[in-house]
Amino acid sequence: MCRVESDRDKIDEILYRRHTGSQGGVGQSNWDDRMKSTFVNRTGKGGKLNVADEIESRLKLVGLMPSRGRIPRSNLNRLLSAEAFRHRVGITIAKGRFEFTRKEDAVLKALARIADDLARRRKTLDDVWDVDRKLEYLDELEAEGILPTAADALQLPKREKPKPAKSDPEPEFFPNPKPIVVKASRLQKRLTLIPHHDYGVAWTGRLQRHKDIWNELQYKLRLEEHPNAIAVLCRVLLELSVDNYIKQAKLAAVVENDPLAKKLVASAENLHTQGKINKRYLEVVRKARTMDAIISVDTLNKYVHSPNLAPASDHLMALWDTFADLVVHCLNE
DNA sequence: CCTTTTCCATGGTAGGTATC
DNA sequence: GATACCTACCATGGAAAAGG
Repeated sequence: MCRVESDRDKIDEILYRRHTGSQGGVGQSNWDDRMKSTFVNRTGKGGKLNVADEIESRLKLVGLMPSRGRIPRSNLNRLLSAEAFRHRVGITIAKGRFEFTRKEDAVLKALARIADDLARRRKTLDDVWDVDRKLEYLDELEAEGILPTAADALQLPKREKPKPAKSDPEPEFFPNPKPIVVKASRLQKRLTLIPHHDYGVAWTGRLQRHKDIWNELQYKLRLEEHPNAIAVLCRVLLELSVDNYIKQAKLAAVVENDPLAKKLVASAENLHTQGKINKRYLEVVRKARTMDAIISVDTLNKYVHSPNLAPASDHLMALWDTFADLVVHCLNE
């Protein structure tokens, strides 16, 4: 069979039918799924949503497209490839749907600015290459007040479809800004120290080790099986995170060899002056530090060798829940 | 030629499905 | 119902291609 077509789109159409199956597989030739997905991606026939695409069409709708040039979609996609960054500009694509997590007009204004930066090549691939530079760019925008803030939080979305089947007690509103807790599945017992939420940590290259430890605590180590390992790792993660903050924020008041408790409080205080955590949480940190052996014991060494360490899993969970916010902030600095 | 954009291999998770 | 697979999907960053 031979057929000549000049139009690329037409060829793609034919290939699409021929290779991805049209009549229950009749006439399909063997492309493996990788080849298929490559093709499907190239032609854009995939059902998957493309963030840049979505953004472009929304900007078009409200007439906020950059006045000159086209948006380099791959760069926009690259910038917004992680939920952590999408949250910062006020969107999410969790559950395969594009949604705003902040007031729409504020988000669109921010997106318009980003689109314009990219379209005019003020920002290029170089500025969105890796996580560090993405952060830099977003921080820049934040400093200029471009990004939506807590003030743009969504009101309770009206639950127009009262699903009868589900008796979901907590309305899913978007709580205070940063870590949007996707869904607290309290149906299941918590098996690991860190719950399976998206905490919105932007993992940079320098945080590889932190990420490894975090992942072990979130996915690998079971509370009932490895309480000691978890306790020690938790302590390590706390310390590494705080050290990261001290280094990145260039805190002069403390040095790496100070006791963890001191470093914790210093970081919390600094975060408070930056307006990243509120006063109440600062107080919580201040109090908790003296109460818990894991933290108040000066060095990890002492802690590991302590004979009366017998961490209970609910104790560990409470500890994590107390410090999770702080850790996330410290990592995101 | 160098710079910018797009592609894609890799290493990983979530979530479904078959099996006991 | 619990467990062990299996598959689809995702983020990342280096490689390849396109643009100038």
